[in-house]
Amino acid sequence: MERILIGELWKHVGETVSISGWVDVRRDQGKMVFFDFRDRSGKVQGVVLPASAAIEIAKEVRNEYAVRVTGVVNKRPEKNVQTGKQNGDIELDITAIEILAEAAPLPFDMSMSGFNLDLTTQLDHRALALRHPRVQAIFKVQNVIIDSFREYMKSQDFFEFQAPAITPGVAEGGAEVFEVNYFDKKAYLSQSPQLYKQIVMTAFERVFSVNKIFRAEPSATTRHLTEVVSLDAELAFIDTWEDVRDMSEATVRHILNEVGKHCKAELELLETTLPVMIDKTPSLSLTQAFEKLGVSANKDLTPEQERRLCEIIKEETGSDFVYVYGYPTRKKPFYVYPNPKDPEFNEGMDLLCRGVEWLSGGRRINKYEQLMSHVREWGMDPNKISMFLEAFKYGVPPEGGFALGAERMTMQILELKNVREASMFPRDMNRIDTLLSAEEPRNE
RNA sequence: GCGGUCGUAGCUUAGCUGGCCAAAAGCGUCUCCCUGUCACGGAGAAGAACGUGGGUUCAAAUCCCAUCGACCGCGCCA
Repeated sequence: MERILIGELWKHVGETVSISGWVDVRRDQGKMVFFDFRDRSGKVQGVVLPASAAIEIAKEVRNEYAVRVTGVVNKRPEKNVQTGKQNGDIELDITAIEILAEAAPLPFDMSMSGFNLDLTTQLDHRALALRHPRVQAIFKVQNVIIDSFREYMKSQDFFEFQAPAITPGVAEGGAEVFEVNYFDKKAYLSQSPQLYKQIVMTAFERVFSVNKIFRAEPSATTRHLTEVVSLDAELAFIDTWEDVRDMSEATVRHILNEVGKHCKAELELLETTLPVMIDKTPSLSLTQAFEKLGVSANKDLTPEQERRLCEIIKEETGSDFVYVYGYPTRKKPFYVYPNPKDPEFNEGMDLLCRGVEWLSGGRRINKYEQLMSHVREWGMDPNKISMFLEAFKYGVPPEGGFALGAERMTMQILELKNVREASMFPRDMNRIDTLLSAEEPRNE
């Protein structure tokens, strides 16, 4: 008999059907046994009555067994209807259960309310934890975030490209990188597609990429990973840095709208609401930000100040978001565009929300000569980034771009306490899945 | 990396101003009972050298030191 998805069962009331899935919960009443079955489309209750041919096997089946179940889809009697629950008005009157695979006793409670684990326990048993609706909800939202970023970029005529993960050097300096053995040379895992995306932009005008980046920062915080998905964009023919900001704002707005549209159930399950993005997100220069905070100016906001600034902006404007722009030129990478009126400060920007940086970007230097002088001032060797520099020799218009961290955005949208929750297989200073360290078989 | 907190059954935790702890509870597991449950319910059982090593003491889960690990904060961070 053809498999029917649990989510489609309501269309088959009165029919004998076959479903396949996992045993979500077993409730043994003695003479009769109730089950909740789960597949990718949802859950449904099944009942094995005393007279059913399946009663013997029903006694053996345990939670998380993979099973194929045959039965009649029945309307539930009025008094047994569970309102507000998927398939709460129907149940499967089971005639046969086939065990497809048994499950060992579970290492932790998988029930909705009992799922209260140390993150460490959850990550050590990632395969099982991924079956839990709360965990699945996180990654469904992350899917929508990444999809909608891509969608919006394409709708704005951005061209997607693949940035390399193995890079020959550390053009930007600053962040720590992972070194890899590259035949007889040293190479590094990419900490950013930045230089590549600017190169590609010089040819395609508007480009974006969705790719992994790697950082060897010894950062043990709730918001740092060593391997993250970076959502990157770069666009040419801008007039001012505000054009970059507006594009990034529209992108984030689209992502939030899509999450709101497609993830209602997930947001409800995770007991969170989307941050508010008002018609025009407030922008403050770093100097103004320090004034608003009533503290003396510094090179950057501390995490505490970021949180406070977000609170103040929320109170004043209702916006959960705030742009901060105009950082000290020398504290940022060489390619960031200095404000022509005040070259001590640049036209780089960060978007903060709920106390954490979501996005950073800004206008870049597009004139070759200016880039060259920055490269020298920053103490870099022009020969080592000549491929990048050459791209700016041949008529590159004013341009800029931005980048978002997918995990951090997922964490912040869902108000998760730790970014590791927003990464399926998080990498941090200590965790690298040593439980999966056997040599992998070769793919053909 | 620095600072703080923590490490007790498969999971989540209580105990931690030393003796009443050869360690307790809830969930899970196993056995038995239960015809309408939906986190089913009821009765019982098994399950822990209290992270590891050393020390203090008549006596250590409890105090001290070291070590490993975790969590949080800071720093660092396109």
